[in-house]
Amino acid sequence: MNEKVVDRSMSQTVRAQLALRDMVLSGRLRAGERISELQAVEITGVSRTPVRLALVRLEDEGLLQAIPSGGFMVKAFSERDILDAIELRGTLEGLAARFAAERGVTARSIEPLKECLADIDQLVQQDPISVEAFSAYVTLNARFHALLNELSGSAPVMRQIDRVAALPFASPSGFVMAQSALPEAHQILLIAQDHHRIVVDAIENREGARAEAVMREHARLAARNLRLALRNRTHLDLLPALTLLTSAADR
Amino acid sequence: MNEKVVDRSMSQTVRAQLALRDMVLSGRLRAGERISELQAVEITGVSRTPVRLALVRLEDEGLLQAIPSGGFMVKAFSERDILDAIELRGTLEGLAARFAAERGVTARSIEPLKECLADIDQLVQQDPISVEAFSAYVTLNARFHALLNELSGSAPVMRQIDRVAALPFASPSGFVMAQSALPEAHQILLIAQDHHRIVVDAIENREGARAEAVMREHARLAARNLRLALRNRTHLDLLPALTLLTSAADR
DNA sequence: TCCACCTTTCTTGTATACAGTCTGAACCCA
DNA sequence: TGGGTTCAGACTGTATACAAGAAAGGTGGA
Repeated sequence: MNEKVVDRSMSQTVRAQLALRDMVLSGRLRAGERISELQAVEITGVSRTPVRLALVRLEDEGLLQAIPSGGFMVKAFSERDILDAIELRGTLEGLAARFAAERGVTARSIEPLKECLADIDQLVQQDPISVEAFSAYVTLNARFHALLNELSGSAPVMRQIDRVAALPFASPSGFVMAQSALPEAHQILLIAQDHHRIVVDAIENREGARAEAVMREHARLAARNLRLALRNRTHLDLLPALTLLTSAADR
Repeated sequence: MNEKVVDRSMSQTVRAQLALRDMVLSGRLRAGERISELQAVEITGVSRTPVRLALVRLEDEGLLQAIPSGGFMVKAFSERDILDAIELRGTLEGLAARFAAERGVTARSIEPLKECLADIDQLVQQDPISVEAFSAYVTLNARFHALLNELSGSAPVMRQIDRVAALPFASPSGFVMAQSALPEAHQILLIAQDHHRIVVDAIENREGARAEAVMREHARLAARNLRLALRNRTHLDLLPALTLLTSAADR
C-alpha cells in the first residue's frame, strides 16, 4: 500500500496499463489466462474505470483478447503468428522506404538517418563486439527504423507500423545476445547494417523498388534470426516476449 | 452495417459508438471539430462511462484524434492520406494473397472464393450494367476481399487489414456510381474483375509473387479511380467519407 | 441416483458524484 | 492603457454504487 504513493505525474489509466502490460510480458500472467476487471483492480490498485480503459487499450495493442462471455484473456501467439508479424512489419517498412524514395527527400531531412547509420557503423565495426555494444545497437537500430518510417511522410503508414511494432516480438531489435552466441550474432548484424546502408542509398537515389525490396529482405533476416533464437534460446531479451507463445502443453 | 433501430440488444457503448460514427461520416461533425465527452453524452443520450469508451474506440478506428489538452477532435485527412491508405491496404492484401498462395490452399478452402468470383462475373457481364448491379457488386466485392484475406490463414495480417479497412475511404468498394458515370465505371469494374480472376489463378498455382503483384495493382486501380472521383464527384457513396477531407478553407 | 430448477454469487454494464486541473476572462494596479 | 493576477466555469480523471445477466452449485423431486 505504501507503493501507492508513486509517481503522481502519470494518470491512473496509464499506470494501470503499464502495470498490466508488464505483468503480461514478464509472464506473471500466462498466455491464455483469463483476467477479470476486478482481478486487474487488485493487481493495479486503481479503480474499475481506469482499469477498464487500460484493458481496452491493451486489447488494442494486441496483448489481450476480449472474451465473448466478458472479460479478457492474455493473447496466445503461435510461432507462425510471430513470424507473420515480423514479415508484416517488413512489408510495411518496405512501403515506408518506397514512399521515402519516391516522394523525394531533401538532403536535410535524410541527414539524421545518415548520422544514425554512421553511429551504428562505429558499433558494428568493433571486432570482437562487446555485449554492451549490442545493447547500444538495439537502441540505435530502433532509432534508425523510426527515422526511416518518418521519412515516408505518410501518417497512415506510420500509424500502421506503430501498431505492429507494439507487439514486442515484431520489432527487429532483438539483438541482446548471450556471450556464446556473439560471433554468430555479429555476422547477422553486419548483414543488417548492409541492409541499412543500401536502403539509405536507394532512398537518396530515388530507387523506390530497391528500397522496398531491401527492407523486406531485412525482415526476412530478422525472421531467420528469430527462428534460430527460438531453437537455441540465445536471444536474452526475447525471453520475456516468448512468454506470449502458446506452450505445447496449452494445446 | 447496423440499422438505426433503437435496439435493446445493443449495449449502450456500441450504440454510442454507432451514433457518433454516423455523425462523423455524415458530416454533422465536421473534420477538425472538437468534441467533448459531455457533448457526446448529449448527442447519444447515454452516460459518460460508455460514451468515453466509444470515443476511445473511435480514436482507435482512426476517425477521432485525442487532443493533448483533453477531449477529441474529428480527424482530418488530406487527399494524400486517403491515397496512402488505399495503397497501404493494397500492400497488406498483397501480402495476404502471397501467404495464401505460398502456404498452399486446399481445393475445398478456395471454393467459396471461386464461387464469389463467378457471382461477380455474372453481374459484370451485363451490358449495359445497371445501377443496382453496381450496388450488388459493392457487396460481393467486399465479400471477395474478405474471403481472400481469410485465405491467408494469418491472424496478424487479417487483423491489420481490418484496421485499415475501418477507414471508409480505404475500402476498394466505392463503386456506386451516378448514372452518367456508369460506362466509364463499368470499364474499371471489368479490369478489377480481371485482377480478381488473376489472383485466384495465382493462388491456385502457388505463384505467390504474382498474386501479390496483382493485388497491389488492384489497389493502384482503386487509387486512380478515387482520384478521378475526387475530381468529378461521380462516386455517390464516397460522398459521406469525403466529409473527412480537410477542406481548403481549413488550412 | 439422476435430472431439473432455483438460488446465490460473481462479473460486467451503466450511471453519477466528487475532485483536480486547465482555460479564459475580468478586474485591479502600475 | 497594458499587463498580471485571481476567480469562475467547464471539463476530464477517478471512484463507487447499483442493477442486470450469467454461471455454478446445491437441493428437492421423480
